[in-house]
Amino acid sequence: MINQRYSSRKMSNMTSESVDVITSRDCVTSPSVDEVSTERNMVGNGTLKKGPWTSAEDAILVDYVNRHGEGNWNAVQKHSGLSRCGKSCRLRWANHLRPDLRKGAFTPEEECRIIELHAKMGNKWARMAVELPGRTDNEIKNFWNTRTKRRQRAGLPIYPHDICFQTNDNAQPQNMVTFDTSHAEMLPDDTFQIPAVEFKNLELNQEFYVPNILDLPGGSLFDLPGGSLIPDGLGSTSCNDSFHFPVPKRVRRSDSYPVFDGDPNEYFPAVNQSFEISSSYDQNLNGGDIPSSSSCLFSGSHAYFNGNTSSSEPISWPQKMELPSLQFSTQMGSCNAAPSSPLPSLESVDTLIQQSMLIGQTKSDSDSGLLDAVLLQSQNLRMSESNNNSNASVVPCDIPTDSSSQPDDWEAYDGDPMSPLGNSAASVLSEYTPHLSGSPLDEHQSIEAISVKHEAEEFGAKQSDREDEKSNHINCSRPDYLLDPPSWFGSSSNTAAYGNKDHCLVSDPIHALRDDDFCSDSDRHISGSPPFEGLHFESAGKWDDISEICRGPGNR
DNA sequence: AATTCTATCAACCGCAGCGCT
DNA sequence: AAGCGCTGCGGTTGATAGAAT
Repeated sequence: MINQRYSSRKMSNMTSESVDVITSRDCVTSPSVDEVSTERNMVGNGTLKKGPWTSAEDAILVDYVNRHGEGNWNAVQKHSGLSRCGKSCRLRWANHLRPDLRKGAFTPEEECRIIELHAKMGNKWARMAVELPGRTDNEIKNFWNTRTKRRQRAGLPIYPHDICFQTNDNAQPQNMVTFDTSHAEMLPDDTFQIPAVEFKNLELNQEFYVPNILDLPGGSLFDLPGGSLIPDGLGSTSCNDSFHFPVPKRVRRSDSYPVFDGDPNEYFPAVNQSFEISSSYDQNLNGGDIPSSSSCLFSGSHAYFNGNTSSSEPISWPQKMELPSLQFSTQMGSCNAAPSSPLPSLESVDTLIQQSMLIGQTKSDSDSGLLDAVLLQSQNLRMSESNNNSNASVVPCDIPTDSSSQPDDWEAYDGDPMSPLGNSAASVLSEYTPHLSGSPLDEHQSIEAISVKHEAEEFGAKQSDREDEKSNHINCSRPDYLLDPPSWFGSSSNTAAYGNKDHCLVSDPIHALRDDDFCSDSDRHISGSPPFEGLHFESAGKWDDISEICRGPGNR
């Protein structure tokens, strides 16, 4: 059915192009729609055309590329007579005229693959396109955005629970990225946990995404001192003492990652000086005991610290220390986000998350409303989680057993906002603005859409049971409070709610993501975990509403 | 039948990285 | 080292078709 829709759309495009051809200057004497459009789309001095391409233009471009090959796109305009800028030519060729393009709707396998890749890479469309031969980054991006919007409307999480977390016990997955403990002295505290995650059922063909070293997403790989971050799947687990950091924002195929050999304090002194990397990436590669250390297994061959979904910023520590311009009031009721959107940009939130994930912030640093938003999200999740924890199927990761951790340390960020496979949860956060009361699901015909509909129906049935949870929301107008570990964890006794002495639950947002929306119902609920029940805000999904919920009756 | 809503697609824009001079 | 141009990437927007009301 999606194929039908797609085909229909393609037909419309063809029709449009046909009209373009028919009404082109060569064919008609009177001004055509195309001509009018062309005139309107002339840029600046009138030499460059914008807007939809005509078949004639396509033919010119194809002919040019066939003669001269790809590249040197600016020369196309110069030599072929096309009134198109080089960028436009490149885009047209890459997205529509390339002979190796695979036309048609995404297959279920491809859809699953995209979900998997997104969980691993974030919004690295180009990287994802490499993994999906014949597909363009634009296609993938459009698919994902549509999917995201659809699920947002349905009040469902982005990722299926198939993307789940795994205990970092002895059964370390082959493609887990690990940190060794040989340089623990460089990271004195043990407060940063990153959940071990892996796909369990997403490998449609039993393939793990085991990228080569160049296949790591830019800005996402964070190699820690002394620890080899070369995925096991690459056959190297040696601790080479190299410090890979940061990776370039955009990695071209021929790029290699810079290697930093030396003291990380030299590399990002501001971080250590100002924020205290209170993270210990102590990693027992073999799953042994790690007293008072967090064990960090990174998923999917990648160690994502920012695993950015939308931020295109490279991990530049000094830059990341700065809060994004987008800010919320402490009430979260107002924000200075893009005026067109009631939500903060994902990038901005991502930036915050990256900062938050990477930096042990002091309370004084916590006044950002953005941070509040993220923390609130996690807090809400935790609250809801605690209400359901008796049945919660959790996949623990090692956490520090020392309950006397510094109050500002990374325990406060147990609510890891990262996506299942490292992708920042900012986009996830944006997902949870459900409009449960309205907007019937669209009859999008993809398996994905069907799944969404099914889930939404199930989800809707649960809503009435959750109204009382509203009162549990903390006062989000107090950023400091949000960062206060006791409140963040609820209380020390809440450890039981989230994990036992030796383990903690994976971060709630991530846990939340285990709610399945995967492409195949047969794959669903494999982990036995209950559907996520805490993440969705009961009221309409706007920030003001969230703020309202947060204030709650007892928190004003 | 008209209007509104939603999904989809195509294209543009700004930014950043890279190589060359 | 700096400037410049080219290229690629990711975010965003506008147009359109189909579905829903």
